[in-house]
Amino acid sequence: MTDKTYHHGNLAAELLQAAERELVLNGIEAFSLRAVAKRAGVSHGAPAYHFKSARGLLTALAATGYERLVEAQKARQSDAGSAPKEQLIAIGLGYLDFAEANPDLFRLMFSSEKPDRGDAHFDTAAKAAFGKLLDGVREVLGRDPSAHPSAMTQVAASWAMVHGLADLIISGRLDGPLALKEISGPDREMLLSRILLKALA
Amino acid sequence: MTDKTYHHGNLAAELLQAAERELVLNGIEAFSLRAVAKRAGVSHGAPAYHFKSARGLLTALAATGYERLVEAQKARQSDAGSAPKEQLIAIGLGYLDFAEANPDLFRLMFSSEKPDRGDAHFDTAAKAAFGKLLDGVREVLGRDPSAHPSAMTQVAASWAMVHGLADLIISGRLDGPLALKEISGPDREMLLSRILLKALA
DNA sequence: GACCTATCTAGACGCTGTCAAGTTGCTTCG
DNA sequence: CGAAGCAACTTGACAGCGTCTAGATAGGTC
Repeated sequence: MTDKTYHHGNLAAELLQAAERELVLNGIEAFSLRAVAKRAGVSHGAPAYHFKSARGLLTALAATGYERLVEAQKARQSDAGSAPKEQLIAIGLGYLDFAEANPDLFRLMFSSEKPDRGDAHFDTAAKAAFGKLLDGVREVLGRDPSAHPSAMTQVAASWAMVHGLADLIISGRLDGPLALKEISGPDREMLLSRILLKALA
Repeated sequence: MTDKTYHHGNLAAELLQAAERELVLNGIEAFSLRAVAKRAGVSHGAPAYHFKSARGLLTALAATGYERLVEAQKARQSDAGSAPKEQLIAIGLGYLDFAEANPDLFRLMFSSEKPDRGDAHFDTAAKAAFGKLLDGVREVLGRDPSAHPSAMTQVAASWAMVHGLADLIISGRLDGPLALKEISGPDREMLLSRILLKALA
């Protein structure tokens, strides 16, 4: 790795890694492109060659975020039963897993204007993540939400519930009311599942 | 208004107003304290006297946001029927009203680390907004969520649903799936109410 | 009329992202 | 085998940012 040549080959990937580390350490609002460059051991101007701007770097980072979100969902699905409802809950729990494990990245993906949503890679990855939810609801309802407005309402409800839950959790706003920090394991999963299930009425 | 004297008396209030205008025009991520000062017609150092830092100004602004959020909820409540469920839905619709009318302020209040959540004014205002939701759920369930964990779960579910819906709407993420921009009036209210109601199952 | 204090100005500091120009080293071609 | 060309990076400059400090100004009070 990190060969010390002038052209070291995979700087783009290393910058993404450094950027995420910075995101975790300093949060999205104190994010600095120069700090990322320093962390990667290159000059402050280097990132611009691979990602045109700070916006470009963050867009690429967010795109990888969506891909990893889908992975988290898949992981939950393979641990869950095959019943459609169980699978949909698993998709939701994967969403929560990802948000809790990567709160700043999650914020970057969903609550920031910094990424360029028109970017092709970003769009593709984001659509794939949305597709996961779509699939889950389709299996539960037995029809394609894309073709049935009422089913699409169900998708919106599911998304809103899981997304709102994720957002409230990572901002710590449920710590008081739910004391979510103090329960873990099956109890916690059960509680979250029960809340998610409400959206499927 | 804007008397041209050296001490013009209510600069703090004017700065808050200017800050909100800047927030609306440039978004939260491009927010600049110096631009606020310029807009208010004072030097770039003036805001520091009234609000110690940019963080202080944004904290104060967010606090007023919570107060206005409660106002939006009250407005919906007085237009709604007196049945507990109708009242709770009204609280939710008020939440959505506020978010849609003030998307950047909403983001500042809920999805930003810039405001100091330890600030007394901020905390009081935020707690009051949360209290609105608490009241609504108590009336529906007939018992105090603060004393009953299962009722508090209901509060969390309601909050997650309305908050997630708000966040997805203002980020435009439901435009595709729900085509929310193309429906309005009673149709729209009905759709949103139906989704909110799911959280109360 | 002199002082006092609240309020605001003005300048400096180190940081930021972006841009233009220069440098480096690999590759390919004559 | 050497020169040309190009991709990958460095360097320095620029304007704008938030914050700090010192100074100016005005209103009110003795």
